[in-house]
Amino acid sequence: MAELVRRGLEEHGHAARVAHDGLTGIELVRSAAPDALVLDIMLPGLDGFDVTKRLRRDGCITPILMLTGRDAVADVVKGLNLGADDYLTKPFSLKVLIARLEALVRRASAAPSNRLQIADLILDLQDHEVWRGRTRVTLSPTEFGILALLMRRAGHVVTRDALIEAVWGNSDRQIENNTLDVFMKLLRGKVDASPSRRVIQTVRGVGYIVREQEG
Amino acid sequence: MAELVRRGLEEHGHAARVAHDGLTGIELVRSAAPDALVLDIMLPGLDGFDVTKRLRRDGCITPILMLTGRDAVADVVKGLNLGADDYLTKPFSLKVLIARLEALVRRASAAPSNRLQIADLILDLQDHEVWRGRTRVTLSPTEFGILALLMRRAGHVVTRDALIEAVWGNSDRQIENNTLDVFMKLLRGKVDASPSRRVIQTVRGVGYIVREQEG
DNA sequence: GAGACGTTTGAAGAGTTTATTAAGTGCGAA
DNA sequence: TTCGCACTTAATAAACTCTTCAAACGTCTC
Repeated sequence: MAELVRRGLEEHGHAARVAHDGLTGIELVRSAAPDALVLDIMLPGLDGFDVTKRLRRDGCITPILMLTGRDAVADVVKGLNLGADDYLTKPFSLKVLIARLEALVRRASAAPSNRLQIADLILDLQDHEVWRGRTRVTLSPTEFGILALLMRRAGHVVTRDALIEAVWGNSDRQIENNTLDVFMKLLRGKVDASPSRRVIQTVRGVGYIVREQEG
Repeated sequence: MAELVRRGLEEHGHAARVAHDGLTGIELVRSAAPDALVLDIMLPGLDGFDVTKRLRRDGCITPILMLTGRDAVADVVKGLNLGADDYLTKPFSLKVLIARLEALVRRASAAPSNRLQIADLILDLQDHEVWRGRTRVTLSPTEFGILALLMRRAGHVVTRDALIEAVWGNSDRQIENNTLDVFMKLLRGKVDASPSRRVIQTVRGVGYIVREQEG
């Protein structure tokens, strides 16, 4: 079945890769960064729901088209709720599958959004939207600016001066004292609330850094 | 370039007409009533943005595919915000262009009267009609224009500037201050009256966004 | 352990942006 | 002309954001 789909896609000029269980699938998505994902619900190990859940939780936004058994309305609803984008019930025509996939990709690319992602923290520069996992976080303009800068330089320390310069630079405001500190606190409260998977770290005497927590 | 596209389309069995500047383009759209429109941003006289703006403001709902220079993310967003339906960055393959165009046309004709829907809010671009659930909502032209733009970009923030530019044209009048705010209030009063399932949301410091309420 | 230094914290007031209300303008239909 | 509608403007209210202060906390050095 997977083979069939793969061949069909390639005949239509799309590159396709196949994984035969959930975990390998997730790894493949991460390594190959495909434009879209066809996901059967019935899989050994992690099933299609689990895969969707994990990918979405980790901030993956690749469009997902689910394949479900016939008449499995409940499955469809569950899948879509977990973050899948479309579904097809078996048996399906290859033509329809491809059309749907192309529509998904088109839809995704027609909405260009400039995203930064660290761990499960996602920042959308276009829409000024921030997600931590699957929950949306509301930031004020300044908070957003700070986080955007930190995430742009993810993995590197951003000095306090650089932050202040970037966020308050153009305005002729006078000497900022601990205003930045206060904003860092606000930011952390909203973005890094849970003690686990903390992403914003202090580098004493220098500045701040955003990075995935190490084990 | 235009010649190339025209020839490509005709080889694929589509009729195509070419205009070499904005004004002629608008007239051609009006007289020829095409199924879709390929619009380069760089044009003498009125540019692609202006053309999109005018057509949309005059109620034209012909699908528009924009051609932008590469890396012009800002342009793409602006174009989509003004009412374009899809875009392609140069250079592009003719095959892709045609596929996208056909998809646009298919989508447009699939919805017999061109309508946008978010939750139970339905906006009919053709008939200038708006429904909230089973009750019809009457909007003034300006209110309709604002809502149409917001719904076309559902799920994405539309900046105040984009709204003002799209609705009131490119600043032939100075200083639109809180007029937009007033219209947002009117719109909300008519469209988002019930506190539940509110659809128009404020993004402070940026603009407004239409989206389904999340749990 | 005491002190210095830099960071974190909580709270409060000033400052901005957005929402709301109300009044005024201009146009077209009755 | 008079009315009603669509739009604009102005002024005020409400909501939210930013800044500041002051004190607590940690960490490092002596």
